[in-house]
Formats: sequence, structure tokens, C-alpha cells
Amino acid sequence: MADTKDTILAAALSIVQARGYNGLSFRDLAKSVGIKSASIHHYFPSKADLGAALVRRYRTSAVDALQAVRDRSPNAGVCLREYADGFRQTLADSNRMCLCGVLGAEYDELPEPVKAEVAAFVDDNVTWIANVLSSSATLSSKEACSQATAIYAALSGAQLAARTRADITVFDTAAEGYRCSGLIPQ
Amino acid sequence: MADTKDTILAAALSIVQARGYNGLSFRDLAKSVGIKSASIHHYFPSKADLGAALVRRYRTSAVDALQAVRDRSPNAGVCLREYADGFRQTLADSNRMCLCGVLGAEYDELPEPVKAEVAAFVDDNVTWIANVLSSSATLSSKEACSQATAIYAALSGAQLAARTRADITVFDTAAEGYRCSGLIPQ
DNA sequence: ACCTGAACACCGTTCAAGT
DNA sequence: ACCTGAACACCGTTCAAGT
Repeated sequence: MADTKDTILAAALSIVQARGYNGLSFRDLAKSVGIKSASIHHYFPSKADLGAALVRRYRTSAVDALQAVRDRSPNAGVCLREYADGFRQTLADSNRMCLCGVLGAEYDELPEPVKAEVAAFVDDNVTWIANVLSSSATLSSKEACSQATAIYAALSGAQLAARTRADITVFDTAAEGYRCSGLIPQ
Repeated sequence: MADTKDTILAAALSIVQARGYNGLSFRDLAKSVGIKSASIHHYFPSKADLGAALVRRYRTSAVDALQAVRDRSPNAGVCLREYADGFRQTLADSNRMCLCGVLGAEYDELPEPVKAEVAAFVDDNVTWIANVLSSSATLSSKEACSQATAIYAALSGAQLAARTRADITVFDTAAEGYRCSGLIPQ
């Protein structure tokens, strides 16, 4: 039995992934949790607090999941195929996007603490990809970081473009192109 | 002397690029134009009408600009460098994003006519890139379209990731990675 | 044709009041 | 500790009224 705070964050996650930070209404969120909107402020004083907590939770859970992927296989091709599949699954689930992809597009209007968490998510992802690349090829840490940045950006963009066309095959086509060109190791 | 309709659209463009569709307020927009918010409804009956007109204008102006790039040089490497530079310049101008990148992230909550225009923008871009690729290499039209999709997605993602980190070098690093791997022809 | 003030149901936020 | 109703200044939208 999850406590109310967790229930609020879980409901907020799918709303923000679908509608963005600005599309998240305390009244709608409260309705889906079964309390009044004023009650949410008891757990999260402001919308910024809720947003920052939401991204922090999402980020640490992603870090754990990525660690598990690396533990299952040290092979870069295998790891990055699972990584890309994570982006794909979010699309397959109601044409949603990565939380931090949505928030990146809204970046200018986000409260400062939310910005910081979103930026940290990107850094976490790039670091993980760079480690995966380094374990399967001889790269300087700078080279690994550059390629990791390109891979993260490319997959984020494939998700964004596919969502924009409401067509998951756009994601598959782009990801295949990344592998063919060698941007993502196979 | 631009007419009021043009002034409204020009002001709306920079607001939406910075704050997104949901961040666009008729009251703020009216204030920056120097009229009352109710007056905007005289030109655009609803926010959806304004949004659709905004994207349509942006799209046709992009199509013209891309045509001009192709007219200046038939070389794919040159064309795509100018193309990537367009994404870069938007970032350099106050960390803004392509209008349709921002709207893609908000896709689920957009009114139907706005969705249609945003999707058409992606198609226009992919078609242009595919034509550029075809003119410098022997590719089947399917291959050209697939690679064009990957290139468009990758550059969109580079812009999104750079904005998210509020760091334009993220864009440069990703774009360089796309060229090194051969995803984007040099 | 172009603009406006006033009204409507929404939004995040605050707060005094309840249990 | 947890929740609520009522109030505040916001939002898009409508409309009768002005020029």
C-alpha cells in the first residue's frame, strides 16, 4: 500500500509525460488521487517542489535500471540496444516521451530546482553511455563522452520526432540509421 | 508597416519557442502587441487558430529558406551543414528551440489543427533532406527517406539536449559525432 | 472593421479552520 | 499530521457594446 506522496508522484509522472509541466493541473492531479487540490500542497508546498521531486525520483530510478542493464551484460551493443528499447517502450505506451525530454522542451519556463534535476538526468545518461562505450572499445574518456552525448541526443530526437508524427516506426527508422552509420555500436 | 495580424504572429512565435504552447498567454501576448486580449480573438477566434496559423507560417517560411539553400549549392555536405547551422542559430538566440520541436514535446495536448501543421513540418524537412541526399549519392528513395528521418531526428535531439543543458557545445559535440560516424555526409 | 470591459469557468497558491 | 472550503490573481473564451 503506497503512501499518498507516492500516489501523487505516480499520477503526476504520467500526466507530465503526456501533457508537460504546464499541462499538470493540481485540480486534475488531486481528482485522480482522490483528494482536494489544496491537500497536495501539504506534501509539496509548491508546483516547483512537486516537479523537482518528480524528476529526482525518475532520475534515481533510471540510474538503478541502467546499472542493472550493465550488470546483465558488459557488451556495448547489447547494453545500447536495451537502452534504445527503453525510449521505444515509452513511445509504445500511449505515445509518451521521456520525462526529461518533455521538460527539456519546456526548459525556459521551468522553476530553477526542476531545471537542475533535468540537467542532472542528462548528465547521468551521458555518463552511463560513456562507461558502456569505454568497456567495449579503446576510447579516451573525452572521446567516449562526446560519442555518448551524440547517442543520447540522437535517441532523444528519435523519440521526439516519432511522437510528433505519432508514428513509432519513425523511431525505429532513426535508430536503425544510427546503427548502420556506426553512431551506435552494434 | 506590418499589419496587426503579422505583429501578433511574430510576437507569438518567440513566446512559444521560449515557453511552449501552454506558456503562451493571450493577455501577455496582447500586452506585447499593445492591444487588449479580447482583441486578439478578432484575428484568431481561438488559441488553436492562432497556433495553427503560427505553425503554417513558420513551415512555409522554412520551406522557402531550405529551397534557397539548395539553390545556392547542390552539394549534400554543404546543404546539411547550413541546415544544421539553422538549428544551432536558434539555440544561440536565447536558448530557443525549433517551434516544432517544442510543439512535438507538447504534442498530446495540442489542438488537432496544430498537430496537423507540426506533423507536416516534419514531413517537409525529411523530404528536403532526402532530396539533398539523393542528389549527391545513389540511393533508393526509400533509403534516402530513412537516412533523412535519422538525420532530422538526430539534429532535433541535439537541439533538445543542448537546450536542456543550457549549453550550446552539447549541440556542436553531437553534430560533430553525426558527421564523424557518417550519419550526416561531410 | 476593429477594439473593449465585463463575465464565465479555469489555474496555482494561501490560509484559517476543521479532524 | 492530514485534509478542506474559501479567497486571491491568473488563464482562454464569449459577448454585448462602443468607434
